[in-house]
Amino acid sequence: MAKSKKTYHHGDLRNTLLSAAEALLEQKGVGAVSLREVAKEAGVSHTAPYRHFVDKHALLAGLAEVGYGRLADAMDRCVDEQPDNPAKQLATSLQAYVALATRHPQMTNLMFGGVLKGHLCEGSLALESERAFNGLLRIIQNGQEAGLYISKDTEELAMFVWSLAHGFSMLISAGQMGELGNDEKAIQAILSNIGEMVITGIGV
Amino acid sequence: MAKSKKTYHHGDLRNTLLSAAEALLEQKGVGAVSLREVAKEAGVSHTAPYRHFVDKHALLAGLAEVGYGRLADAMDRCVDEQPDNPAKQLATSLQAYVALATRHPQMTNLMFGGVLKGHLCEGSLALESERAFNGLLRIIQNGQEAGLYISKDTEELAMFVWSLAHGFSMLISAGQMGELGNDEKAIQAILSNIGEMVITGIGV
DNA sequence: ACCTGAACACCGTTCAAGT
DNA sequence: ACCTGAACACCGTTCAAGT
Repeated sequence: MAKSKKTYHHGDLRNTLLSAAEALLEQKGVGAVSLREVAKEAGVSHTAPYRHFVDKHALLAGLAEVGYGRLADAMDRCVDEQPDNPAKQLATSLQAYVALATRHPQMTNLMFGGVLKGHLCEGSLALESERAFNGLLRIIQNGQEAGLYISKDTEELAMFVWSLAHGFSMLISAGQMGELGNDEKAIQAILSNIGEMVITGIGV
Repeated sequence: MAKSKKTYHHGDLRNTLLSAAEALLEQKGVGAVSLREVAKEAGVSHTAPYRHFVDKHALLAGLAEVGYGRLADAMDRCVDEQPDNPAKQLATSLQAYVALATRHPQMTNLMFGGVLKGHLCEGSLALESERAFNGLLRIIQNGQEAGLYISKDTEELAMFVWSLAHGFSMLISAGQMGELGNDEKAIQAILSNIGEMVITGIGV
């Protein structure tokens, strides 16, 4: 019953493929993730992946699922580390969201770039994606219960905050902000101001 | 000097290619836009496009440029139609941004999905992209001059609003909001609430 | 100048065949 | 059950050649 590493049957091919795919993704972007290259990297024939993923999109969806899992975990950590400070939970969750996006632009692009479209609302990918949103939802809820935020529909507040974090992250990771994209210090500064504006608004 | 339509030299091939590419984009997404298919649709050999675009990315960049132009025009229109009402300018620009994104999700995906990355900060694409941002910047500035918004750095306010509009649009057009993506009425309602929160914030 | 056709190295996917 | 190799229809890109 020992896990032999060199049997004809690979045994852990699925995870090996996902790791190889992530390496390719990080280094060269979604466009460079080809089933054939991933298989080669995993030391296996180019048709072997079809035993674990119905097609290329399924591989990418599996990869995105890992990314969503990390995002969800990051959200949960913001709650766990400051269980009695909802304001801090919100601030750190914004930072965490943007940090993941700027540090892993290729993964972010895969998760939100529209490559998956159809696969987003089905299966385990949808579950992880929802878990990430629920993390943020809980943070908003905590703040509302502490009397920090207006008592409008919690989901709408969450969508407001999520849109903001998401838009900012995407614009940076897509290179839309120009030179700013590489200056992590500047990003932190702007993000902190944005964090204020979320609470106070831009009205006078 | 009359524009003969059936010469050996096509004459307006560049625009014909762009139109064909946009049709393909709208119908089947970025993934389906292949140089060969576009050429076939334009009734020309599969290497002819190389006379007008150095490679496939250049074609996509040209297409995105059209999209950014429309976004910029939409922003300008918001100012022109309500020259003395900055609050209305902001509200309508948000609506325009989201409307373009929900009605042309494939084009939006091309513009912001990260396919272009490197090409974003170079040439005429950068110009059109900047023109769109400047439109929003002017709207914020108008509001500040009318004493409607806090007098912080205008660019930071614009980035705040842009991130919000962008994030909301992207989440919807990427199918991240679940069933909500197809319900234009519901989107309008949420957007109007978001428009309020931009001004007042979510703080109590 | 502008367009073509053959050629090359890559894809994703299918399928009969091997262990 | 799991993996392979040949085969097919597609790519993007290059290049000598045609008008």
